[in-house]
Amino acid sequence: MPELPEVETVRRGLVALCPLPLRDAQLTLWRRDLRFPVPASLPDRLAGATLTAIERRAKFLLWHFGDQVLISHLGMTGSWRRGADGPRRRHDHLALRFADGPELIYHDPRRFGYLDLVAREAVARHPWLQPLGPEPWDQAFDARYLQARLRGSRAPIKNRLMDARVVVGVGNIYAAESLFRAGISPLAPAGRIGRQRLARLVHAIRTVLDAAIAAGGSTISDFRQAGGSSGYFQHDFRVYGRAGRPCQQCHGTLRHATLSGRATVWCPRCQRT
DNA sequence: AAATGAACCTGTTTGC
DNA sequence: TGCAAACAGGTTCATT
Repeated sequence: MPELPEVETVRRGLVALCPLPLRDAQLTLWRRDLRFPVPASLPDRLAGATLTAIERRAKFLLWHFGDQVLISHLGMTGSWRRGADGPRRRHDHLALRFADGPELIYHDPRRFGYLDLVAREAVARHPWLQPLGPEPWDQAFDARYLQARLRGSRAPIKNRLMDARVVVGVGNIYAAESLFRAGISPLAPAGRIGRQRLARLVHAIRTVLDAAIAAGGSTISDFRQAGGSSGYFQHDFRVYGRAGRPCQQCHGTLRHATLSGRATVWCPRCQRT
């Protein structure tokens, strides 16, 4: 479900839903077998804590509880919703309650999501976060960095872009959309792309992600904002999900291929290797 | 060493 | 219509 704009949309929705700080947390764990086993000690360690902030790093939500941080990833189908709107549903895996505030429910049919609770100073070197590259808006993320990082790589640029060690937050949809806007073929060997074109790519990634966040993310099948409303960036897709249809720029036919098992769409005329 | 493909799961869509 | 296969926004692991 979520790439960076969707996670950021969820974060903003949660912050709007939660008048921080929220005191006296109580976590109920219904299922521990998510993508990775949820630590059984989690409810005990969190009991009574105060939620002071909800941040995002890459596609992770970082829930700050004093000197502890709950790290949560939504996987493909994870979502948070306000509880107290009926009984527990199929695929609800945990609930977060506070003394006076909303009850939050984590729901995840495919169970690709995962959670952990760590000391604040250990967050950055947590095995999930430690290998991550820069955020797309980091100063460190520029054409020079990309060129150095991709030097010698003959892998398709789309694959390298979706590698979180290179840059975080760019998944299958936004990789395709960014490459279209930068005029670069997803098949282009990563190490052969010149500085100028990489600069265009950096700009395109930021522009697309900014626009998607502003639109409240993309709603495909089941993604919803924390408040339950839909994002609408899906109406701005230029290539994703449009294989066989005409390119909006040149009216040629958009092509489809599978790259590392992921559906890939691009315009052979507008996007060059 | 880098890069591809399978695996983790379930629900929904597509195609015969 | 019915059923099975294919496919889905993410990430990790094993195998070339």
